[in-house]
Amino acid sequence: MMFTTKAEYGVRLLIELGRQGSESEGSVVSLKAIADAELLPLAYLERIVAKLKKAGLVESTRGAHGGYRLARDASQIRMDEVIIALEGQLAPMTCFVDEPDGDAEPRVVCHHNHTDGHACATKLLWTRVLGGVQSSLQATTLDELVRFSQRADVEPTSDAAPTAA
Amino acid sequence: MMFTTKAEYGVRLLIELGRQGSESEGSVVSLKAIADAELLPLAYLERIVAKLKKAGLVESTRGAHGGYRLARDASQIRMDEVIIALEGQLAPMTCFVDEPDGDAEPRVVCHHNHTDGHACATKLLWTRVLGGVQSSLQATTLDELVRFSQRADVEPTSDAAPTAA
DNA sequence: GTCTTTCCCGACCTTCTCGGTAGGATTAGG
DNA sequence: CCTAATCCTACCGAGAAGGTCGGGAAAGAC
Repeated sequence: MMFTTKAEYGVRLLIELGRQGSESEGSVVSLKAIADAELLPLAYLERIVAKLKKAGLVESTRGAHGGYRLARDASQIRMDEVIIALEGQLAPMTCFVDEPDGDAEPRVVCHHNHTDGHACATKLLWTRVLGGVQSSLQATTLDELVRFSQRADVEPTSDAAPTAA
Repeated sequence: MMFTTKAEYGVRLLIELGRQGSESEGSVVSLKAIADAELLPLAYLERIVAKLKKAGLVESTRGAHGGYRLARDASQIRMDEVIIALEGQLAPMTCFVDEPDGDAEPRVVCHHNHTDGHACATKLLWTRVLGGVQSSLQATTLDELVRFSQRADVEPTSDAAPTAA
């Protein structure tokens, strides 16, 4: 398996926030409400949302009637940023270190060009896998997921199942 | 991180075998030789190669001067098959179960359509990620990696780096 | 017919992360 | 001041990752 429940819960949390809209609308959602809606442990969600806040993806209001809201519009939140915030560096293998200098190139660095001359050929493979993951994450925005959840929510049988779409 | 060292070591092992050719050439390589060449623990490699054998990717000859060889030509070995043999089911999240009926479609099944109506919207995200990983693995064959390793091995400085070739 | 080299196989062991809990401190509304 | 919420740090059990150990069993070498 590739991702932990931090990613799963964190994304579900963001989707719940996305249903309420972003900063412009002012309404905040308490973690308790999200924990109840998604059947997730509150104390664990606290640690997850802290990562999202540190990454600047959500904002918080403390005190009574406080809660969280999206820091930007859901259409401006791409999933690669979310997953990195939740899981840390995105790398298919331990020896891969992604240095965040440029933004377009992956810039993977493998450091066990072991003893004799030849570098590890697995580098080619992991680079491709990383590319596949990154592109699929970058291509997905939060509001896509929000809309997907609302479609599945409101009318589960209305339109034809878009499996091949 | 996404894959374990089983995948890393197993792929390196296959590359070593790929350097010697497949069944047609008859030459086998002992695990000891591979362990020495790649600086990997022999006892651990034994358990890894057992998975590859069970998956029908390598063949073995026992006894003195025995060893392993590829069961098919390296160009016929795709990395998705290799990784599944080494790591087990390929799934980005615990709740994803890939049932091996058809071969073309991913066929992911998420089973926590929790309590009230709406299904988890993360399904859309994980499906895309899985697709990205699968396509990048399917697009890579073992002999690509073998040739990549030989290029890096024999002449690290001779000809201009054929990155775009 | 041993001997030795290899593959084969299961039990064990250590370390680390995952997933989660406990218990508080801080801030704000009523 | 009391309550509802965010914040913060420490702790903890289970399970997997990564690897070791020891003993087979086959098949060629001598």
